[in-house]
Amino acid sequence: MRAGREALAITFLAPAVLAALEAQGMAKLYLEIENPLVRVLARMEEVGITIDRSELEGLHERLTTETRRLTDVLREVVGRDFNLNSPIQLRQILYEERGLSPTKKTKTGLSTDAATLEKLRYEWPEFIEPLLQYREVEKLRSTYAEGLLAEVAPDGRIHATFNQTVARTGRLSSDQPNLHNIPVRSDEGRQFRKAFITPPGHVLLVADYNQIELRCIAHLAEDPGLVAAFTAGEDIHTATAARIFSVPEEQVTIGMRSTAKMVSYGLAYGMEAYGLGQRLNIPTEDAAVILNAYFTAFPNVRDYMDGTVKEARTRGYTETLFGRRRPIPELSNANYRVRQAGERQAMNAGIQGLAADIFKVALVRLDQALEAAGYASRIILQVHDEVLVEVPEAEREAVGKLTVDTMRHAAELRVPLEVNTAFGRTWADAKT
DNA sequence: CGCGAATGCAA
DNA sequence: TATTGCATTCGCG
Repeated sequence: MRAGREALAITFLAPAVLAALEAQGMAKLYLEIENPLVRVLARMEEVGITIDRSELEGLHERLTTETRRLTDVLREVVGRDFNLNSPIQLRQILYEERGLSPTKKTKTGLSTDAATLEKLRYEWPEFIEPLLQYREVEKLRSTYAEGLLAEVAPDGRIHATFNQTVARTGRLSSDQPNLHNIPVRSDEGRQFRKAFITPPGHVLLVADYNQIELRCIAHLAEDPGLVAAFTAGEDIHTATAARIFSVPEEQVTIGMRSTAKMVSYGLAYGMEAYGLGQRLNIPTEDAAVILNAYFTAFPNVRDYMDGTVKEARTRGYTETLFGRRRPIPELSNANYRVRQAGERQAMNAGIQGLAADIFKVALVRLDQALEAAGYASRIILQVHDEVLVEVPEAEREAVGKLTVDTMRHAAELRVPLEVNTAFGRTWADAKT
């Protein structure tokens, strides 16, 4: 057991503490979820995950060569030496010397982030395009190639720390290293998942909840349209797009589906028309039309959001279905912006928090079920809605079924919980 | 060396 | 003016 774990542990609560929690209706949360989870996390940390060091070293070498090449290209274009990693120096080159006009500001000046550069791309492509490439490659090189190599223990495995009391919504967090943000979206980044492997005779089981946060919204809002779509097992983004744009599902285009997806996810974060417009790169007015269409199609969702904020304002905190409370003092702050941020936090807490609670129940029960059945399979990682299990070949089929079954029934909502699984020798191979 | 800011990776 | 995290880098004090 890692140092600090026992201090952090909330197991063995003093009777007085338990009585206080009971009075607040929170004893169940601690006794059935948080206390047993302490042991699950300790075991995950102890077991760790096997790393193919040479795979990481190969990536490091390739990325180092590429950053050097791009550095040369960029210095050649500008005609002098400068620090590519300094936003201040980049700002000077792009906006003072070249005279470009960015669409976004930071707290201290003009922004040079990727979204901003993307919009300026064709005004100075010979500089901005290699710069965007440099940013991507340098991120992978420094954070993932160098960062992960530095964390490989003498046993050839990475033993991250999983924090139970950091995220304010009830999620777990991971550090040293953070295994919750290993790249997957870009082809280059995804290569890092090839370095996460299993010992001989074992296979990696990856099981993830399908759309769990949206299912939580459907349940909490009791929205007939959303509940019906999930119950029917439809592709939720296509179904949503059909309702937003008032077309039959067969006529939903890729773009419409993509917009619907953006709206659905933005909802859980309290996004407004301005934010949607920014992300879709369309006028705020057009984004407002889309948002209104969404709330017309799924009216209970808006009611749920409004009700959640109102309740949180009265009580000073939000509470998940399982009794997890999050104080939100920002709701009574004198500053309008701070209050608005508090409202978004209130809207998000019940949704992200419920999903986190369900996942924690699944982790505890899966760990107990594996132990009770005498399996050698071990939970080695969780990533918010996904669990990785290291499975001896002989247990493959049985543990796959047990995992799906446990996750599906961790909670009974108004909509079914669906779980996807995949097996592989590496994390990259186990694509669900 | 510590810290805030900027940036970017994930769910 | 979209939530929750963590790591890296720069640049200041």
